[in-house]
Formats: sequence, C-alpha cells, structure tokens
Amino acid sequence: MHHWLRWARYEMVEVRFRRGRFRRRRSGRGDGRTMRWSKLFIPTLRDAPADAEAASHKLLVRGGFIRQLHAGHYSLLPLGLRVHDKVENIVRQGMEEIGAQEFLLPAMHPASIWQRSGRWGSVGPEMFRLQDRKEADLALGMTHEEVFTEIAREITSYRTLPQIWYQIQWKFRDEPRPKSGLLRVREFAMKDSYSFDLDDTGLDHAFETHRAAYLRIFERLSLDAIAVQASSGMMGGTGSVEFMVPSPAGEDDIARCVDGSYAANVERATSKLPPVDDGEARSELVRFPTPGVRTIAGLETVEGGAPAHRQIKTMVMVLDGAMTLALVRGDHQLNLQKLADGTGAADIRPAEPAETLERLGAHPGSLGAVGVEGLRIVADHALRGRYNLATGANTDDWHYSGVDIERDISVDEWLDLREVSAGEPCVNCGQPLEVVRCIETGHIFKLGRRYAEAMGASVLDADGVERPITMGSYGIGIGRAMAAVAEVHHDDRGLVWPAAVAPYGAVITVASMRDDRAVAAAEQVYRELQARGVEVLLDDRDARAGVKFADAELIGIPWRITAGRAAADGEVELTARATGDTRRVGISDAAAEVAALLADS
RNA sequence: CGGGACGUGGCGCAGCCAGGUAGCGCACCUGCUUUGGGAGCAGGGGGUCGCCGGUUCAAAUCCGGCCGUCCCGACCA
Repeated sequence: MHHWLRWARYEMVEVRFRRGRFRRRRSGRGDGRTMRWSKLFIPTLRDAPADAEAASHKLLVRGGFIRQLHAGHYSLLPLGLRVHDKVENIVRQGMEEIGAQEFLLPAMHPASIWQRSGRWGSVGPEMFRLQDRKEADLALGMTHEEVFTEIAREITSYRTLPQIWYQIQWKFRDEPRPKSGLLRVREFAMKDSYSFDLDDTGLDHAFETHRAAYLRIFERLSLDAIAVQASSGMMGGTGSVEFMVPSPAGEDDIARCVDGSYAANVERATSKLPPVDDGEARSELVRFPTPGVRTIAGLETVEGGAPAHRQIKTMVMVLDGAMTLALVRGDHQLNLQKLADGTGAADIRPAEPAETLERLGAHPGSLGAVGVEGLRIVADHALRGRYNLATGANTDDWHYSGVDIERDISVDEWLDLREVSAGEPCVNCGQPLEVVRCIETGHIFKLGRRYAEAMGASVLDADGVERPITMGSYGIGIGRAMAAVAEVHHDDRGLVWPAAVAPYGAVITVASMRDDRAVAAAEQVYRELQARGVEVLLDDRDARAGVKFADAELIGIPWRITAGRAAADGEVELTARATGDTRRVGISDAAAEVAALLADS
C-alpha cells in the first residue's frame, strides 16, 4: 500500500473518531468502500430454520445477521455485527455520560479468585470450568465482580472514591436451556459496570445514577423498558432492579399497576388482598374421610371441605437437602424464587412422592402440616391468623377441617411466598395489577460490602479508619438487547430497525441495473450520502426489483431510495420502512433529505 | 434435570411403517428470454442420510447404544 493511501485511511478513521459523540472501540468497520450489496456477504433466506420459534430468532437468521454454531453459541455475520456494535456504542455512550471508565478484563479467570469470594463453591454448574496443561483450575468468566474487586484493592483512600468502572466483555454461562436465538445463549457480550463507594449513601447514589442511565439507554434503543423490583439471585446483596421489555418472547413475568405506581417481578411482587371471612367462632379440629380427594378443587366440593381460599396448600420442598413444608392459601401459587429468597436456600426442588410418603405418611394430595414435628415449616403471610381451614391429614383419603393455623400448626417462619395474579389490587393505589411477560434486558444490584470484605478491598476514611468498599454491579446484555429490539420492531415483511441501531441508515435500490439513468442516479445519491457520513447500502445486484425490495424490507433498513423509472424525471423514490410511505424527491435533493431524516430520528 | 419432538445437500421438506437406483421446492452454476414486488425455459453441480455397533446378500429404512438440536417446565444479561 502506498504511504499516501495509508495516510488517507488514517485520516478517515480520525474524522470518524472526532465526529462521533463518543469513543468507538472499533473505528474502522465498514469504511464506505464495501457498501455495495453485490460485494457483501448478506445471506438472506426465504425460509426460517424449522427450529426457530421467536420472531427475532427467525428474522435475524433469515436476514443474514446471525448463524448458529451450536446450542447457545451464535456467529455474528457482518450485518449482525454492525447492529451489535451500534447497541454496544449506545450503551457505551450511556456509561460515559455518568463518568464510567472503560476497562477490558480477561474472559478467563483462575479458580483462586473465585475461591476467595466463595463463589467457586456456590455458583454450581452454570460456570464453565476447565484446566490448563498444568491441571490448574480455570473458569470462563460469567461475571466480573471478583476481577474488578481485585483491581479495586489498589484503591486505598476514600479520596479516590467514588469510582464507576465498566467493560463490554464476553460472558460464558452454561445455561441449562439456551433458546430463542440471541435471547438466551451461553456466550454473550455484556456491559458490566461496578460502582465503588465509601458507604451506603454513595451506593444509593451510584445505583440511582445507573437506573437513570439505563432508562436513557433503553429509550435510545427504542425499548420500552420497565424498571421493576427484582430478586437478587446469585449476586446476593441488598436490592436489585431489573429492566424489562414487554414481549411474548420473554421469560419473566412482571406485575405492574395500571397507573405505573408499582412494578415488580413476580418473584418479588406483592398485592393487597381483601381479608377473608373465616366465619363464626373457631371450631374444633376434625379429621374426616375424603375418599379419592387429591386436589384443592376436589376438597372444595366434598362434604366437610372448604372453598379454595379457606384451604391450606402444603408444598413439600427440599431446601439444600432438608425437607421443608411451604404453606400457601389453597387458591394461591407458591413462587419458588420467593421461597429461595425467604429461606436463603441455594438449591430447591419439590420432594419426590416417595420421600413425602416415607416422612409424612401420605402421597401428594393428602398432605398437611397439622401436628408435623421436626420439619421446618414456612407459611405465607396470607395464612396468618386464619382459622376454620381445611388441609390434608397426612393419610391418604383423609383431611382436616377446622384448622386454626396458629393453634394447630407450628409455623417456624412467616414469609412472602405466594405469586401475585393479574387483577389483584396494587399495594400502593388499590388499582388492579396486570401481569406482563417480559424480556430482561438489564439488571442492577446493590452488592454492599460482601465482595470487598471477601477480597480485601478497603480504604481509609477521613478519620483514618479502615472500611470495606461498598459496591454495586450493573449489567446489560448486548445481544439480548439487540434481539429485544428485533422482537419489538418487526412486521410480517421483516425487521424494522430503529435508525439508531440499523445496520445501515439507508439502502439505495436500483430497480434495474440495465437502466442507465437509474444506475447513474443511484451512484450520485450513493456518493452524496457517503459524503454526508450516512451509512448507505447500494443494492447494485443484477436481480429483479421484487427480490431487492423484499430483501431491503427483510433486513429492515429504515429508509429506501429507489432509483428506477422516476430517474427519467430526475427523481428517485423515498420509502420509509416503518410505514411504507413513499414520495418522490429530486435526485440531487435525496441525500440531504435522507441525512436530515436520519438526524431527526 | 423432568416431559415432548426431531436429526436426509446452504434453507424448508418427502422417502422410513412394507430394506434393493437417495428425491422435491428454494438457493447455487451455464445459456437464452424476462426486468418495479421473491421470473420462465433448457442444461448442470452439490448429500459420510447425526455417530457407533448389530441384523441382513443388501440398511436413510429394522434393532441397540451414544451424540446433537428444538419445544414445554425448574435457572439468568
């Protein structure tokens, strides 16, 4: 390469660098000389793979954005990488705006650092583990609290605080069930940031700063993310908020109040329940025969039974190896995450029928907690103070009536265990809650001092007292956010990318490559758009117009400029992907027009 | 890990029950025609039928084992 050409390349990168509103990690991608469709690798498919279910999965594959390598591992093709980069850069900008500093940490970690935090033993099989040639244990990072905290040990004075550090790095998680294309994978890019503060007040501030930054980021991605109270799961800590995008392709349910005053993951959500009238005076505990009754519904109608809301449902669970009875109202559902959070159990499973038979003496359907000794019994708040209830008697075909829960059952702990249902009154305003299926695109945690204490990251405060650093951790899944955008923004013809993340801002479709005037018009608009810094794709393939239109719509480019019969009048057509609205503009005006439209969006 | 389905050219599928030449549509290559909404005709290339073993003269097909993928449940960005 001649030196002047190399210099020209360098200049181009520099211009992009300065023009960008924020730093780009990769500045040279798609440099304008490779935007002719005929030269690009954009393998579109007419049919989606048979095993694709989610809209984003089908369309990202059909549009030539991604290809599966194996379960939970996807290759990003050039189009997919362009979108992924844009999502990354929007996230990066959002982080830079709150003063976060970008790092890049190793993806592979020594076991020792996870042993020091205690998570080598606690996280289980979702961590990929391997050995090197020396048989030393290693892990592929599923998150980076340990490594960032290790670096934070070099913070020794409160005067260095607060700090916010972040990276965009590949995470590895051996998901039990990868699914739905990029929505749930085993290898994915995540923006993870970490805040370091002297105390809880500082953490609260960093947390609220992140919450606001996340809402800005998701708005720029055209995602209507709802911030909800969440369970903290594996991360631990004192509080967490998830960012949820409503979509039937999601895997989480949230409950939210119609007026927006309350929103929580169903793993955390509560509601205000009307009190139940347990009737007349407390009656005697009566054991009565119930031949063949095995269900809540069955016990409602049998002689001596009771309506579901006046029954006790007894769920026999095994928590970290110990059999536990979890009690909820007959018409309520036990939420397993609430049980885990409330009891602190790491491993939860329902007891096998054989186990319940051996320990309690009956099969599921006739189980109860009356008179049970030696097992932990936890009960939902909705059962507190209740009496005249029906429940199983731990003998097949026998139940109790007249159960007074405080008198007859030795409850060890009262917990929030029940899952809310749609229509129940909001705890804040009493209006009905709705339950909405969502994709979790972000999650922020107040970690507290747990990692700093375990790893030995502390500072001296103004009084010269050594104090562990108070931390928060904050994640956004890049590929998941990309898939969520696809999930929300598509129609029956294909993807409809918002301009901010579209692989190209515009596509010029030459209706026929044999129409010299059309070709000349297209080349002119192409040059002019490039001069204006617009990423534009020139569809110069020698294909029929219908094929090109269909492909342009499938890959979801926001603006299409059609160079065809209008060229004879000195015009091209301008079509909005989202609406299909088309109008004619002069060939020489088209570039300015499209550049302005993209700048507005 | 429990339940269900499925592995046949790049994608979508048939063939398997009744063992015997691997087939169709899309895509791809060549030629001619066509050219503003996934063209037509003609010719052509491409498949260890997931893997291993067994039965058989002969296995995509029958039997056994394994692997993989997808969907529904328990977990997470």
